[in-house]
Amino acid sequence: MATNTKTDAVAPAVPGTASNFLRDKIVEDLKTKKYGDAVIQTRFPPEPNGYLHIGHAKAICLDFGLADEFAGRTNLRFDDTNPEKEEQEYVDSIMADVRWLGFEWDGLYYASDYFDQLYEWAIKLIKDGKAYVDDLTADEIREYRGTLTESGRESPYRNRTVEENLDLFTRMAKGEFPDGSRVLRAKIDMASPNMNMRDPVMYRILHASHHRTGDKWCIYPMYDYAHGQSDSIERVTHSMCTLEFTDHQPLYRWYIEQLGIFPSQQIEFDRLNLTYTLLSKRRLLQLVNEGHVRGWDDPRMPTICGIRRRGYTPEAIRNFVWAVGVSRTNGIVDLAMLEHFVREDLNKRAPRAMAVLRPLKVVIDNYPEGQVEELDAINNPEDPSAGTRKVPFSRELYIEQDDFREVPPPKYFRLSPGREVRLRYAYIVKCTNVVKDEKTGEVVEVHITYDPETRSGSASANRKVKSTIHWVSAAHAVNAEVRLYDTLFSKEDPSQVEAGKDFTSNLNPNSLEMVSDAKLEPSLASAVPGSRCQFERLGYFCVDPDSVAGKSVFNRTVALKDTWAKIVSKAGS
RNA sequence: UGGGCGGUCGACUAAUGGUAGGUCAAGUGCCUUUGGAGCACUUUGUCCAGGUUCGAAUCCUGGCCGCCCAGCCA
Repeated sequence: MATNTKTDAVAPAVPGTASNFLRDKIVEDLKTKKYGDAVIQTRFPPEPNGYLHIGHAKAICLDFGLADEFAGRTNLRFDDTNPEKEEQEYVDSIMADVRWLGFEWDGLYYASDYFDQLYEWAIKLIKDGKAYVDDLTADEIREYRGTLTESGRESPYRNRTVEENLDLFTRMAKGEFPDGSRVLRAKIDMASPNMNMRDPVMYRILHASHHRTGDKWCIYPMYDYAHGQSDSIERVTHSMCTLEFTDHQPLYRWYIEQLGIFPSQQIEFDRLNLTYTLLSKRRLLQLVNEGHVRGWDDPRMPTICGIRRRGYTPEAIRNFVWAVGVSRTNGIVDLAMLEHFVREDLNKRAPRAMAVLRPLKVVIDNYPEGQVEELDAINNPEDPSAGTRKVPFSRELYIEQDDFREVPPPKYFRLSPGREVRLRYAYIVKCTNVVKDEKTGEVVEVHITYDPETRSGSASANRKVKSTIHWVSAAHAVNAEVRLYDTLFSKEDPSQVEAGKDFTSNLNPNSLEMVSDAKLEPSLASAVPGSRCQFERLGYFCVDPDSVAGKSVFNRTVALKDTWAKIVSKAGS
């Protein structure tokens, strides 16, 4: 099948043209030559302690997309200042995900590349009397910090001499002191209403091996002490981050000003939130660890790898991000918006095929036994260049159980006794009678007759019928497993929980439905993992890597819009 | 309740003192050999109260509501 799908091609990012405040800011800075003739420089700064998710995709599109738009540059910089949580595995997956999304970085850096420079700058701040070694314990520091409404108190170690601070700090770096025994703090203002300015910790002692610097260091810089300077070293002009860092901006600037280095500027934007979705590393990790999902790349996960396995395309994600836009308000985007953009993309390029998820046997009583016709089917009505294929048709078929009702409800146009429908790409057929299970009364076989004059494409095929249904020839059908997904959570905002419960109580028990014996048209037999197609009338599907020779596994990426389902739910309500 | 940041259709987002527009969702109709796709049309909005102004979503004042901050996490 989908070997002709233009999958995962690295297409250029096409940012939306709608105005947004980040673009406006860049335009203004360019106009006023805030950075002279320097090009726009951005960076995407993930911490390598987890997998990227759709929220990061927004940041990636903004960081790379906006720089691209202004012929600027974007670095990928791993914010690896905490050796206890960071691993190479995450570094590799992050690089793969960024590339899959369609972006390529100009420079690849690590905050740890700057540990030497950061250390020298710490020495300078000490010499300038702007940093000191504090012997208070973590608990004491917290106590001295004060609260949101009361100012803090100065540490008794705050006024050590430069010489003593220098001695202590260099010995901290040499490993003379145990973890947690001392920290280096910036000397700013313990009475600041901004907690971040109450003598923030710059360095802590951590006798831990770092994924890149090994055992060279036993002191590690804090995020605030590392981030702005890293930006500055890379001459980042627009350092975009999410809203929760707004309060850190004064500190970001303070370090840069005290050091007199390149004045990178931080600009905050709102995080992406999605209905029925949780986007926090901690909770995602919990879902994986507690086995609520099968792993980081479970197709129900909002991780980039999960979404990829689900069958989403990078183009769909990028289009979604630009459509959602960016601002400084905390909102929650309707999942339907994301689904719209996958459908839009896949509709244009996913080849069509016929597949029956819940088979119901159909016998065409007046069709010659043993006869097989190879019918022409269109691969993609939206794309004539996708061509056609042959689909075998014979006396015994499978149709979808849903496509037959012994007693049709109002507005039901599919097959039922005495009614006519068209079999897609084949004939108009009429239901003559049904065979039921003696015990259960369930319809197990449907008998129909066909009108040989109505073969698709023939001159006399124009008779109108109320509906067209899909089918698969029983003798030629390929068996497959199909996994149908619903939202992972059943609450629009999964973080809203009853007292005493946690977010896992909002898990949707029906988020995964396994269909083990779906019947596919034979052209689907050789589908390779990752390839996508539309099962006509059902939705977009992609081949899962769990597939083995002879038994394909398909994931439903997203269902087609379903007008009938709407009619049913309206009638029911 | 100290500080910071916000509040525009159901959702997201434009309008930068001068016609409140777009996308998604919802609805109606057209079309259709996918109840898909497409097309057309429609409904719904400036948090509240004052003020400035010829004119306010936009500026001012005062409220109300929401989010973030007290890691040696990022």
